Amino acid sequence: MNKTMTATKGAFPGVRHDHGDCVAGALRAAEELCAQRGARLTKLRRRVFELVWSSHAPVGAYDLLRRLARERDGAAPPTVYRALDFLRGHGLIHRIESLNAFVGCCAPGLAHAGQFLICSACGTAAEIDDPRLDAAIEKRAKALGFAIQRKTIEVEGLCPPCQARRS
Amino acid sequence: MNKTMTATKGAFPGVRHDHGDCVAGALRAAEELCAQRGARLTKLRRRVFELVWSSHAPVGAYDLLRRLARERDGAAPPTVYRALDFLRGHGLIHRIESLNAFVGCCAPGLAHAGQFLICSACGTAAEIDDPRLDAAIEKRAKALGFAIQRKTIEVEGLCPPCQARRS
DNA sequence: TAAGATATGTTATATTATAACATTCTCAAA
DNA sequence: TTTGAGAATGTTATAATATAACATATCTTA
Ligand SMILES: [Zn+2]
Ligand SMILES: [Zn+2]
Ligand SMILES: [Zn+2]
Ligand SMILES: [Zn+2]
Repeated sequence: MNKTMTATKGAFPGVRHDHGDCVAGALRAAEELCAQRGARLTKLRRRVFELVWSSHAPVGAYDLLRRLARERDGAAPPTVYRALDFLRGHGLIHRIESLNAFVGCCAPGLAHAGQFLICSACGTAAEIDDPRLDAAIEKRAKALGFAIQRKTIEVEGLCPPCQARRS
Repeated sequence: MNKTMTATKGAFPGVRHDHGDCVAGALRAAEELCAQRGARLTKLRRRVFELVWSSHAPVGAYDLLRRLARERDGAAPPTVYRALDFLRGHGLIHRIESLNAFVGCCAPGLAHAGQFLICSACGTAAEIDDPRLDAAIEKRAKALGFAIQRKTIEVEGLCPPCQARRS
């Protein structure tokens, strides 16, 4: 475990964690994964990935676009959506359906259905992978003869720091 | 239990179920609920509710609008969105985040966080309310000190009839 | 190097949702 | 029964999110 705790699956990243480590780690993992698969993590895609990882709060496509447009002219919606599609296709980021926004995956490469706890105050999303939760879904689906293709689990609420801040 | 089985929470409505019964039951329940609460289920709201209930597949706001506009002129986006907001506020319908669409609630009045199995082939959504699933989420949230406000559980896949149809 | 495949640029448009203000309707108090 | 306040709806405009379609550039590999 790192001295300066970086974001881990199943926990809220500490307020003062070293986010540079998060980004660096995510980039390393993404590069490795793409190399293994012969997928091209181009400059543009890498940059979009970095922008998505700029915090642990999901980011909207047009936010990404605005930031991208500052550094690269001719950036238009397809520019960012295509990069997002690539990243999503390789499981490097997740889409948060209830927010129309995107967030970096904390465990790329591992098969998992993103499960998220999302703070409605600070926006931070914690990716979890609760086997009980998953098992409950699988079991119920099986009982009804339903063949699962994709799971969307998004729980909105208040993270511990934000609860403290309100009381 | 009805002779002609109507849609029940926790199951896929049969292909040949009497959907008129579903709609009639839903309308009765909505009327009762609104009466209890002193909420006004106006003509417009009731009509939007009926249109949402026109099938068990979630319907987009603009689909509703197109249909509404046939019968009522001057129907514009706010017309339908306001009705949807009202219905949602009273728990009479749910929004399916992963589809940007709306579906009737099978158990209005009862506290529950809509959990859905949604068929990617025919569109049918089955509302379930699995206590284990709910418990798993609550437990994990508690362990992380997360205060839940809203849960979004949407599982996409193939319903039994659609699986049969493909094989 | 040339050809094909992949990625990006560019323009236009589709889809979903809300803001802001005007008008009409409802219901109860005067 | 009036009338006035609040609620609901009408109306116009625009914001926010996403994709289609085609042109150009870049990469890969034979
Ligand atoms: Zn971090
Ligand atoms: Zn927070
Ligand atoms: Zn039905
Ligand atoms: Zn189906």
